[in-house]
Formats: sequence, C-alpha cells, structure tokens
Amino acid sequence: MKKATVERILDAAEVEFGAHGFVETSLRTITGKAGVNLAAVNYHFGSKKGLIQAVTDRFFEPLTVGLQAHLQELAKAEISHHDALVQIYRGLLLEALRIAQGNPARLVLFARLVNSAYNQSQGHLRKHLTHQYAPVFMLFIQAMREHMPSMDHEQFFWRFHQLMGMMVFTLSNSEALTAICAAEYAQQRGLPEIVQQLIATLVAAAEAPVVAIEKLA
Amino acid sequence: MKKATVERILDAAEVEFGAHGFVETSLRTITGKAGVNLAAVNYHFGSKKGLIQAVTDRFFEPLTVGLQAHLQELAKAEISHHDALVQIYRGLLLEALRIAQGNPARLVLFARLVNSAYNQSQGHLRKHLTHQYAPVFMLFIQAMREHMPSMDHEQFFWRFHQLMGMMVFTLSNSEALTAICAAEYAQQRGLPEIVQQLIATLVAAAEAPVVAIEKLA
DNA sequence: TGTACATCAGTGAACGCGCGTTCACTGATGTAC
DNA sequence: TGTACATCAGTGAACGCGCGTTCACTGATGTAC
Repeated sequence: MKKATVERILDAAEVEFGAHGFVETSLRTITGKAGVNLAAVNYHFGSKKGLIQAVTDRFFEPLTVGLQAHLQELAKAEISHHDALVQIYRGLLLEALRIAQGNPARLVLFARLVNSAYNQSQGHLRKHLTHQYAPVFMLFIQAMREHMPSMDHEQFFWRFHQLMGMMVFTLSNSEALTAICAAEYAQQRGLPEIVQQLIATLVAAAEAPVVAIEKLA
Repeated sequence: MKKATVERILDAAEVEFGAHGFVETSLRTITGKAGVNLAAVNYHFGSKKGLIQAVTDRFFEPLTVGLQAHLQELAKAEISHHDALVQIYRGLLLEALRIAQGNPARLVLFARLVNSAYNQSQGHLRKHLTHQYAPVFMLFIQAMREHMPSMDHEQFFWRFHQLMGMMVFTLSNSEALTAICAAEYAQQRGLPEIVQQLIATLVAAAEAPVVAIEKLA
C-alpha cells in the first residue's frame, strides 16, 4: 500500500529540513527522495513556505497538545520547585522525543523550529509559530516562572532564553556531538541519554542564583 | 582617505554575514554595501569561501591571541575553581566584545562562526577553524576542565557543549532579545549587560552537580 | 444504465531570477636598460 | 631621462546553473440527469 503523496512529501521534507535546514534544502531534493513530481509540492502546499508550515504543524500540533496536558497535570501536583522544573522539561523533551520517534533528524527539526522563532530569516515561520501556538508557549513560560520565584520579570526573561539556547543548540547538534563522543570516548549515546543530561543541566541553570543586571566592567 | 578595497569588502561582509548568515548573504549585497565591483571579491579572495575564511581570520586571530595570553596569566594565579571559571568566560567574552567594538552584528558573527564549527553545512569553515585555531581551543577546554574536577571526560564533554550552546544562542539572538526586552520591560540593554548575565549562568551551569549518564525513563 | 460534464491528483516542461564565477579588458604604477 | 615592458588593482558584461514557481495537460473518479 503506497502512502499518499502528501504524506510522502512531508516525511521526506521533515528529514531533509532537519538535516540541512530550510534554506539549504531544495524542493527538488525533497520530491526526489519522496519519489513524487516536483510540481506536487506547489500543488498540495501552495509554496515552499506552505510546506515548511505544514511540516511545522505536523510536529507542533501533537507536541503542544501533549505538553499542555502535561503542564495542566503538573499544576495540580504539589511538588517542590526543583521537581517541578524537572517535570516541565521532561514533559517538553519526552513529548518531542515521542513525536520524533527516535529519529534524530526529526528532533533536530524540532530544534530548528524553535530556533526560527527567534530568527528573522524565516519570518513567516516565526509569525506562524507565535500566532498558532502562543497559548501553549505562554503556559510553558508561566509554569517555568512559577517555579523560579526569586527572579523579577526581566531576569527571568534572560535566564529563560539562555536555557532555550542550551536546549536548541544541544538538540541541533546532537548528531555531530554523538559522533564526536563515539570517536573520542567509545560511547554510543542515543537521544535519551543526551536529553537526560540536558535536563539536569537545564534545571541547575534555572536554579542558579540571581545576579543583578549591570554593565560588565 | 578612502579605505582600501579589501578592507571595505571585509567590513561589509562582516556586518552582512553577522546579520543574515553566510548562505543567505550574496556577494552582490556585500559589494553593493562596500561600494566595490562584484568581481573584486573573487579577485582578492578567490571565492566566497575565501572571503568567509578571511572574515573569520580577521576576528579569530586577535581573539585567540588575546585569549591565549589571558588563559596563560590565569594558569599562574591561585584562585578558586569558581573564580577561575568566571575569569575564563570573562576572558573569552570580553575579548570578543573588544574585537566586535560594540557592534552587535560583529558579535553575532562570532557566534555564527563558533556555531559553524559544529555545523556540516559550512564544512570548509569547520575545517579551517579546527586546523587554524585548534591549539587555543584545546587550551580553553583544558582550562575549563581543570576547574570542573568532579566530572569524567565524557561528562565534561557533554556539559562543555551545553554551555557552548547557551553562549552561542544568546549571542546569536542578542539583537532579537534586546528588542523584545525593550518592548516588554522598557529596558534598553546593551551587550555588556547581556554578557554579564550570560557569564553568571554559564558558570553556575558549569558547577551544576554531576549526573551519571543513563537512559531517560 | 448510460452519457455528459465537473472535479481532482498528478505530470512534464518550461519560465524568470538570482547566484557565484569567469574573462577579456583598462588604466595606473613599477622596473629594467 | 626616456622608452618598453611587466605587474597589479579593478571593471563590465556575460556565463552556466540551480532555484521556486507556473501552466497547459492527462487520466481517473465522482456526480447529475
């Protein structure tokens, strides 16, 4: 049973976008890998931008649904700030892992998508993400903020994005890093171990003492 | 007194590469801003890759010289692990700030350059960086490692790259983040404040307790 | 049940465009005798 | 000091290529009467 054209395009696009980014992946590469006609992308998705947004939604829709449920569960539980922070990141990253289905390229795609929320080069994607998923983002940020009580709004803002950076970079380069790790330390690490280490450092960084914002001498 | 063509190209390239990345910046944009002939890039630098490497060297050569001196000074001093870590990152980031001369786009360029050491899409740059500046990188890593004594090699490896990620992301998106910060919190932050906050979180994350590497449940 | 038409998924070939690069050329400066 | 030649910085126009997109078209399926 041959998969429908739309799905085969999305499957191929997901992998290629993850591996080489949006700009450096051509529609010819995607349609080639998918075994469909070049014009099929524009027929089904209208444009390359449309395809990028479709790929985004196929990942983010289940992710945000799962994350929202997880965060709402968490809000009811009475646990320490520390455990809550761990659970928040576990919720986000396990959900992402689940959707990526163990495929590293898909997790890299997730990191690229988050990154592009800051990046002006994919302006349409930034708009799409913020318009489409703002409520869940807000929920996530609020949950974090609740459990980092010693900071004022601006301090939290900077800290939050520092953590985002750590997460995005680590996931984006997970393939390069596991390769180096295998070569240097003879350890074959998978995504679950990487994510586990990542969560530990993220939470520790979230809990780091607050420093007043002032100019660097 | 009109600047020489080579310098004017490098100046423009630095800014444009910082603002839009290597792939998404065309030679026509650069030569346009520099006010020189399109063919001048290939005449002076051989190719676009050659230009990228020249831009890299103009930033990294003074950076690595300064950083090396700073690290060697530091090795003599008898200070705590914590203070040493602070000084290591201060050395790196103040040197980068100095070379960027307060121009945010130049600091973004620095972040892009570090990032491309991991990124396969600019393979030539990755090779160039590792071949050209490996000794200073090693020195930097060794200095870090010395002051994070409770980790084994592999744990240090992962932690180190998590910190790199935080740094690269924060600097890469410093313009977007300062813009959001100004809009949301009515605070006009400059690079020195951002770097100061960054160093605090980097060091805290470096000092975070070690966690055994195992699969995530 | 049969026929005419509409809709839809998909195709092959071409379009215009921007890209990095190339090349023959110009004009100024330096050098040898 | 003058002349002939070589070298060098820079130029204008074109080249070939890969890109996203478009368009006329095909063949299959659905629908109305």
